[in-house]
Amino acid sequence: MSKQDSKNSKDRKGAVEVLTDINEDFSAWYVDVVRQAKLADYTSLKGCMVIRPYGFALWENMRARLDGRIKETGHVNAYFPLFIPESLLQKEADHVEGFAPEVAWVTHGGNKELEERVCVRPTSEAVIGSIYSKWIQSYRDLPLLINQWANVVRWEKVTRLFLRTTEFLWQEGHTCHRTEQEALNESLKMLEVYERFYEEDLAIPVLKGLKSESEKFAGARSTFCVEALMRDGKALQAGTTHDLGQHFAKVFDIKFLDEDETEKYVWQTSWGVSTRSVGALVMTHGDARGLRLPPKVAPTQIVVVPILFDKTRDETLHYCAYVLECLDDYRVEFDDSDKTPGWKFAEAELRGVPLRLEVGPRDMKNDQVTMVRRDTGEKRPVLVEDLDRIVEETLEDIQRELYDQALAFREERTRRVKTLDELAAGLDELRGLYHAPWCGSEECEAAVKERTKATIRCLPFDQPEEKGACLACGENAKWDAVFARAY
RNA sequence: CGGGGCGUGGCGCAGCCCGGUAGCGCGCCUGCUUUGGGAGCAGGAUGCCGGAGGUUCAAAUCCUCUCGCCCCGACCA
Repeated sequence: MSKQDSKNSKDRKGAVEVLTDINEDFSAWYVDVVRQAKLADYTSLKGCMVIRPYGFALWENMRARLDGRIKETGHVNAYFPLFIPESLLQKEADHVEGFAPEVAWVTHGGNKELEERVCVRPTSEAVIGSIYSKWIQSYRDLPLLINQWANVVRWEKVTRLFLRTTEFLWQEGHTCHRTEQEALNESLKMLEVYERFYEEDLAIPVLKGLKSESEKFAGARSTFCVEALMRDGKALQAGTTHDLGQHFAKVFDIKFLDEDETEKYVWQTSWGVSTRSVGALVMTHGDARGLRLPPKVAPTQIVVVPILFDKTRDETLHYCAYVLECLDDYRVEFDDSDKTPGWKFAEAELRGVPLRLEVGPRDMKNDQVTMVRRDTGEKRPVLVEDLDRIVEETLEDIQRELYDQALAFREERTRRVKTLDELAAGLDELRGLYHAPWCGSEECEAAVKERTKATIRCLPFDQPEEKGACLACGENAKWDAVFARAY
């Protein structure tokens, strides 16, 4: 069914802009939600979107949470330049090769052609590595734990709002360590930070694991990831951490004099989470009515809608002012625009505001407000004297409920298969995460992709004792791998 | 980058086949009446028909090129 058909088939009366039915066309629904909820908009340049105030407020809340977690684990923020001279980028062959197809190049400064092309960073390993070599001399300079919040550019062929844009915002951590073990620990520690960020702040359950060789970061020794399952059954790489080994250290000459008076290369890590996480939020919690935002990051946690009648208008507004005073601790929006209540309800639901308080004459008479949850739709009266307590409890409950729903959905969509046939049949029937034994060879990985379009999303940290026979070749499996179609 | 679909007031669409004064619904503005799930009536404004070329007396409509969006395949946060 086309986007137009599914939109026209909706018969909500007086609808202004109707969301595409989430079950008919998930992609169209996603674009509708992002645009109608005013998270982002297109610009005239392909792949370059505007993050609108509401979307940016959401990102700011997410960023604040993640930033706090990064700082709690001992990292500090800094800012490195957007531009990288070509010669610097060229130093690391695998790295360049990995990013070459998507690098944007600056060839002119004003009217004058540059002697050396300048790259717009697709990621900052190269610039940062070259600087670190100047900063590090002694083991006493280690570990070096720096994070930056920045924009990066990857010239993608296929772009999608938040999920894959030409320019995107992210944080990238770049650390140097004295030992191999310490660097490995760091990359695992940051993976856990990401896991907690997703699960506790965004209410998105994630699966932690190792990337296969073919999926790992260009230039890394190992890439670890957190993967999330979207409501259409496709997986989304939500964050990655890389154990870089000494690869970049050797290329950029990042050496230190150790306690034993010998010169050694540092062991590095890097890790990032991007604005793609906003897309994950939309596609994990959204429903037929629009967004559902977790209270911890929702720009507006509570919307208060006055129900105004001519005779009681002033009293109601006065009563609302009193109600608002009780909500000082929350991000509250008071919608006293002259839209009708029904309009405001629908709008708040579209924008995913976790709690709505309706305040009208009936409530006023009973010293109460009418509280409506976005996640469950539950509507109930709450006495104003209990409001602060009930709101706090309910917001916590919504945060938990969203997580529980997402987790239940993922569990429903997680299956175990033994053979390629079973995987193909399973994916045809229901998209989701499929555990299967894998021998570890790239040939088998490619064969699976060829046949099913599914890729190895990760090799989960929890591995079974008995792994069985590889789904593709039948040899002894090295891994229990998770396959899925992915964004 | 290949295959398919789509670009027409802010939004959703009709008109295109078969060239001849650009339409509908919603939104927007003004006024009045309204307001507990997307209000009613009356009046009003808003279009380089995605962009550039071409064919023609005449192009939203035909032809060529281009840009963008969506979907399906090859590459990636």
